[in-house]
Amino acid sequence: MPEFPESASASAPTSSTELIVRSLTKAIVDHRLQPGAKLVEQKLADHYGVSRTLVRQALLQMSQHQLIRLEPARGAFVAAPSVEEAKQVFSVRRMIEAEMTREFVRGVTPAKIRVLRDHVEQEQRAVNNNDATSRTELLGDFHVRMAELMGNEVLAQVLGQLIARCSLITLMYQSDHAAEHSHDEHGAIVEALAAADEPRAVALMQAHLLNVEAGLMFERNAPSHDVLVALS
Amino acid sequence: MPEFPESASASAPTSSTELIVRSLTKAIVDHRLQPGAKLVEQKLADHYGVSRTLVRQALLQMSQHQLIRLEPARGAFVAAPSVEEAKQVFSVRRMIEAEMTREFVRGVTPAKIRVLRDHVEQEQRAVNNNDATSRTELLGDFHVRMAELMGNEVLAQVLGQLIARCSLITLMYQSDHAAEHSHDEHGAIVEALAAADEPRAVALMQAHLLNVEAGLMFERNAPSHDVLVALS
DNA sequence: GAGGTTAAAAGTGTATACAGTTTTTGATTT
DNA sequence: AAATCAAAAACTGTATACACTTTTAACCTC
Repeated sequence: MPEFPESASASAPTSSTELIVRSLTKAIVDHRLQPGAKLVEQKLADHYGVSRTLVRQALLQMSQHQLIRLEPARGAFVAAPSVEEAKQVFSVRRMIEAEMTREFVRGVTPAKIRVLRDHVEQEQRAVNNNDATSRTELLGDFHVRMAELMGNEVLAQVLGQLIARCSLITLMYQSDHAAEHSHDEHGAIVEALAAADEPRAVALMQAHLLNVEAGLMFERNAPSHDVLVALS
Repeated sequence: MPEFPESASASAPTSSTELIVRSLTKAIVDHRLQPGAKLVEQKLADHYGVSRTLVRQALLQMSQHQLIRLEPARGAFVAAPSVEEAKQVFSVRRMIEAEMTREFVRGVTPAKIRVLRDHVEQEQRAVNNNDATSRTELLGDFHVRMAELMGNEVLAQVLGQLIARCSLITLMYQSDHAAEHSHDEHGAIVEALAAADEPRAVALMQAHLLNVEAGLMFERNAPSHDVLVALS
């Protein structure tokens, strides 16, 4: 029997394909599946107790999110973003999030600040517990949360996709130390937002994203173990 | 026999599914397929001379691009973006393109300006010929072209997706007059870029996007004719 | 033993089959 | 004639079948 260990921060996990996408995405972001690992359709199908049809749908979707690479007639592989690609993703994030921060300040309310403070507290717990998995997830979600609070679903969606790519990049390249640093910076950003200090908030956000990017050690570590173990 | 009337500004149209996606996307963006029209899998399969499998793959992809809506057990329908969604898409575009313009100025070269001037000239021709289809396509491509010239593929890809959604919105809501206006503004932006006048370029770009959004007449016109005729 | 050749095995790509759902149609009732 | 209901048709969702490609393994040659 398949298990679906999703925490599902977002909407209803309705369709079967959707569940597979989430399960695999989580496995990749938690780096239980190493970049470069091959995903064999039949094995996944057996594991989830469905036919290859649904697995293929899931893989197709994930390839569009750039979480896996689909090589014609050769199969699906967990994506291994290049350093160049990583830099481009961060560059786009900086563009979006600088402006996003500006607009956030314009529409800031105490309720929104409360949500962000809560979130940063959650991060704190994950950092204390040394829980790398939910830490990475929460660090990414902070930015999506901001987008959601602005009431712009399209923004949240676009940013969410970029951040999923970043998760993969981060987990490939980021040190533990850098993660803690990220959390501190989130706190500082929230305080600037609370003070409605636009220039400061924007500057902190830009610095934060540059720091995250700079904190990545651009070298790879290779091992690639059995796919089925990683999903169990 | 299927026809594939793509101009394919982008990369190689390799796979069969890809061809279907492009053909359908073009049909939607050219509004030969009205928003809300139902897309029946078997009919499309017959038209393209393939099985439903490939059509389903294509539809799945397009639903991720928000060009069609997939209703469970009911089928695929050409998307009909709401006014609210349209505004959000434009809001995100403004965020991205304001910063993009700033960075473009920083890395501007005569060669890049030449490419943009050429592009604007092409637009001119489409406007003169009253060719609504390629006009809309070119007006969108201007922005993607800028992203490409910056050498950031991720940016070009993200923006390209947003603009595809805008095309649908534009074609639903935009008047002919507004399109001409757009073209003029592109010209002005290029000149500001050529002069490396950052504040002016950014201001023009922001004004341009606001104008496009403001120029949309937010009311619908309904007719929905036969799907197969639209693709032939 | 290294390199190359070929047959088997494993895997992907596409078509087809079939079950379940929605839509349409036509008869029946009021 | 409008509303209601049932059966038929049309359509989607998932599984399976099969052709073709890639990978693996065994065998032969030098």
